[in-house]
Amino acid sequence: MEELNVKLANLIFPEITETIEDLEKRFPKRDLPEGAEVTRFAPSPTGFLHIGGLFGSLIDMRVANQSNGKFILRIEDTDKKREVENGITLLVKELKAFGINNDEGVTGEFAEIGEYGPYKQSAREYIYKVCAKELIKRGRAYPCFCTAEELDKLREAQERSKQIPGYYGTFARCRNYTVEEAIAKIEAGDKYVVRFRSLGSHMRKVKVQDIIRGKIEMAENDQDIVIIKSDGLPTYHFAHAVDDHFMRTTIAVRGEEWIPSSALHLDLFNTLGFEQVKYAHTPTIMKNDNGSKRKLSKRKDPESAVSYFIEEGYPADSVIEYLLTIINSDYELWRKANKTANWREFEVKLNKLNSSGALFDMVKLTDVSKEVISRLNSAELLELVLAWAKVYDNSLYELLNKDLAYAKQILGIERDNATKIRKDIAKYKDILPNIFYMYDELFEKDIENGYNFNLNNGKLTMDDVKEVISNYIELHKQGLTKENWFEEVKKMAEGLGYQVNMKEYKANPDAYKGSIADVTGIIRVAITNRQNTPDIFLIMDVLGANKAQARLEKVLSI
RNA sequence: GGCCCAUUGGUCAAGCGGUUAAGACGCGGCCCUCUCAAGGCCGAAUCAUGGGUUCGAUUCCCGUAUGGGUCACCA
Repeated sequence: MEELNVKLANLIFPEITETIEDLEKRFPKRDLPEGAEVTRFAPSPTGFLHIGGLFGSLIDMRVANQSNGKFILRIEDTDKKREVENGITLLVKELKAFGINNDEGVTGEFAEIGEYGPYKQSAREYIYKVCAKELIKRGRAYPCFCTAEELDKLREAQERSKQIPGYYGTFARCRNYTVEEAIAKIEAGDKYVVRFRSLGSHMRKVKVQDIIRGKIEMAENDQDIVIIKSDGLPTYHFAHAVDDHFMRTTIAVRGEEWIPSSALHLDLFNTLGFEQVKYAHTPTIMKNDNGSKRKLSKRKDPESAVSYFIEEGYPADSVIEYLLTIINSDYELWRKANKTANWREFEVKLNKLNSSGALFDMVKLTDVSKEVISRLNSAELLELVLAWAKVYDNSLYELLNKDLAYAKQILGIERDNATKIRKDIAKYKDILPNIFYMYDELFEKDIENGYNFNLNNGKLTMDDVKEVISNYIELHKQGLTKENWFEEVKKMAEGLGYQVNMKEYKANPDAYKGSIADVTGIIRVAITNRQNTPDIFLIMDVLGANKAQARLEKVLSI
């Protein structure tokens, strides 16, 4: 180590006394079982969780959990310009809402757990500086005094002359200052950043091993990138190498947009003497925009923020399970074979990930969500709906709260103890339009604009409707049961000239006044003002015989 | 523009040198059925393209096209 380099390092980082060696001792290799993976999700605290972030963190968590490893949440807050107030709180809350729980790292705005912290990069300034200082001592980093304007000019000139843009080789003006010159400039008060001194050449190739994609070959890094910015904080690249080494990460799962810079990261790891982390570059979730694929954007696509799904009322598990179908397509097969299992029991296989970007498919999400909700019993569903409505639909919240036992009964129709469970609800927002008629005040409001009786294309008249209703009222008064209800209604219908066998009716519709479907349809509309509902007997049963009768009689009075 | 990644039905995709090219969503039809939802059955629909390598390519190699990404004191 040249004495002058040491002098320069001490001038730049006088407060730093530790060495990389000291850090190695402070953050020792983890004592984990064979095959255990340490992963990390490392978002910026922009106060918003992107669907891609949820996708990545889900993979992180599963890979760590499955292998009895550790899943870390690290906050990359080195860009003070982008920071948002309460960003971390929001992020942690959203992850939690989706069941993404980290074993280690940040757990709140000012809280964290684990031995490898701090886990907020802004609090790790000291650690980066230890590493940067050592690089300077070794002559592998140097202060750069170029201004933003000078760098802009350089890049423009390079582009004009069709050369590779960037700060490298002969373009790297400041790398050629002697140490004395650099020291003199610093002492004179010149502003500077710290740059890495690369010894690479883009004429040589280097191979990056990727768990999802295999070997990726690219040009070796030769860029003298900035490692410590003028504000003293590290750039992403430097922080990545330092953090993932000292947090003892084993697999860095990150978006494919990082592939081009991984040659640089290799260079950094090698120069710092760190063992290279394994990479898994995940595909980007895309959206079909008028026939062309593009990345989900924060500005244009509300669904790019996971909060959208929460607001819309999709169960968190629906979004997770949908994402799982993209992560490993055999998830659907597994789900079919394990109907009641929790998604956490599914093993995510990194090497089974598809490497091309998937289009986010709302329709598919809807289907997955219907399945997820169909697995819930009325108590579970009610609890989830209430939690959602409390925040996003206060009138629904109050409505359900008027009588929770009743609400539970309503949600239990064709759900609890049912042989065939309804699959018509994909999100909590779908619930109210499906149950409003169970509440008198909403039903009354709905019939203000008239009943929706289906008169079978004019075959029936309102007199026929009333005839059916008045006859049915007599039946209703007898207090029918689930078992004999339909039989009795059929008998009644037959007596009124309706065909109770649908096949025969369809074969010869003109021979009859109408069909049994017309009769039950009339009852259905009288009770719910909807032509399509779940089992009408169950609805009346939950509604109560008296209320049902009142609604039937109401039709007679119009 | 340089570099990198990708390309199997409308969508998600299995496949990993020889298959009638799985499965799911969606779509259409039929069945079941008091409506709807569900369920059951059936169906239409795919290997971007041109060269190689090979007895044989969806699969391996090269080119082309298309899409995406990346080239900051942002991550």
